[in-house]
Amino acid sequence: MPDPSTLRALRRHGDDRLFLTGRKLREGAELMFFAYRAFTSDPDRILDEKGYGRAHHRTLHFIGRRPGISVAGLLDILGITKQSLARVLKPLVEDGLVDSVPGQKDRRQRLLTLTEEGRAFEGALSEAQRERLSRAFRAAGPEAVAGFRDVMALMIDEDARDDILSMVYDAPDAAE
Amino acid sequence: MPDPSTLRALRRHGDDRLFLTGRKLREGAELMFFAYRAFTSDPDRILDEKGYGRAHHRTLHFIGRRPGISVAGLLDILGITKQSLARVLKPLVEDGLVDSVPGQKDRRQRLLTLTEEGRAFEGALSEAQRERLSRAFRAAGPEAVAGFRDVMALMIDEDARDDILSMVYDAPDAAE
DNA sequence: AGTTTTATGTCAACGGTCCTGACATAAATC
DNA sequence: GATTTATGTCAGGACCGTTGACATAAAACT
Repeated sequence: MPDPSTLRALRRHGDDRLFLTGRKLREGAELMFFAYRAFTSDPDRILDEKGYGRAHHRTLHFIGRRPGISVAGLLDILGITKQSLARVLKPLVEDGLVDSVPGQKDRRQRLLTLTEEGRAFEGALSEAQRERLSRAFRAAGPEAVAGFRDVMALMIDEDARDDILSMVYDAPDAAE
Repeated sequence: MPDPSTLRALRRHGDDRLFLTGRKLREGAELMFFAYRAFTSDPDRILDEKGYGRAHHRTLHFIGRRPGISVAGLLDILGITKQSLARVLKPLVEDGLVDSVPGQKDRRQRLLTLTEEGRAFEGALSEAQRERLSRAFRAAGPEAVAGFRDVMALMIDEDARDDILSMVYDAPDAAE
């Protein structure tokens, strides 16, 4: 533990150990804002051309991640109402990007998968985002990425964290 | 450099050195989504009660950060059209949260500052967010926070990065 | 002095994304 | 047979962004 005079010196020089000041927190909040805006800007452009929005991207993404997911499962992940999802999902099915088939065990369910075309479009959307993330990760280095991952995970509500993280990390991982 | 068999072992065990795989990038993208959703959830609740939205929060935040900022300056930071800003800014001025005074040098400009009430409200909004950030930072530790900061900064478009970062880091910092 | 540019405000119309409330259907379950 | 569950859909509304067009006042230019 640094003694008081060391602390004062650190404060003057902005040492890493002082990372919980109001100032650092404000900087963190602003970085969240600007980074997220940049992060969503690439796919937004592609989506615009096709007349879709961010919600379509998220829907395609999580169906791609969990092929055969039910509508209820998707609602859980997205955290929206079924009416909101319907307006997004219906065009995707009609446009042939998503397949919706009744479940075999429970025929009330509609199990969702991407069509070939859906996979291709989702791939194009994610491509831009992965590009950006990849550039940032490469430039920052592995340790920074580990830190990024930790902070992001800890930002999630503690109640929901385990569920979300197990979903994020324990994936079918078909693309590798 | 690890030899091929070590690489295989690392892949199996998810070592830090492999941080640019498609899988890690997908995980990063999903963390961005879930963390940002959590990040905005707290102020959203407070704003709802007052009949405001996220846009009002951002507006109050950046006026608070740059007292005396012009409308054009604010538009630059927010990246929206003046019509969009007007719909947000007008109620804030009418409700007495923001002061709008003509510039002395250039009387066409409207220079914006938070009123006492505006500062209080903005403080309450940021409080929840700072709380969340603070918890995450404390639990993650200083090195993780440094990594988080690096990755977030590198996510921003290279053209805009310097401008944005100088705005984020070089602040009046009145609150300390 | 007169023209042009700049900073701002405002009206109208529209699109995307979310919401709540209400109702309908089919299938599973009790 | 009654109830619960999974899903779909209609109606209406809120917020937040857009574009286009026009207006005003002040600054800057020729």
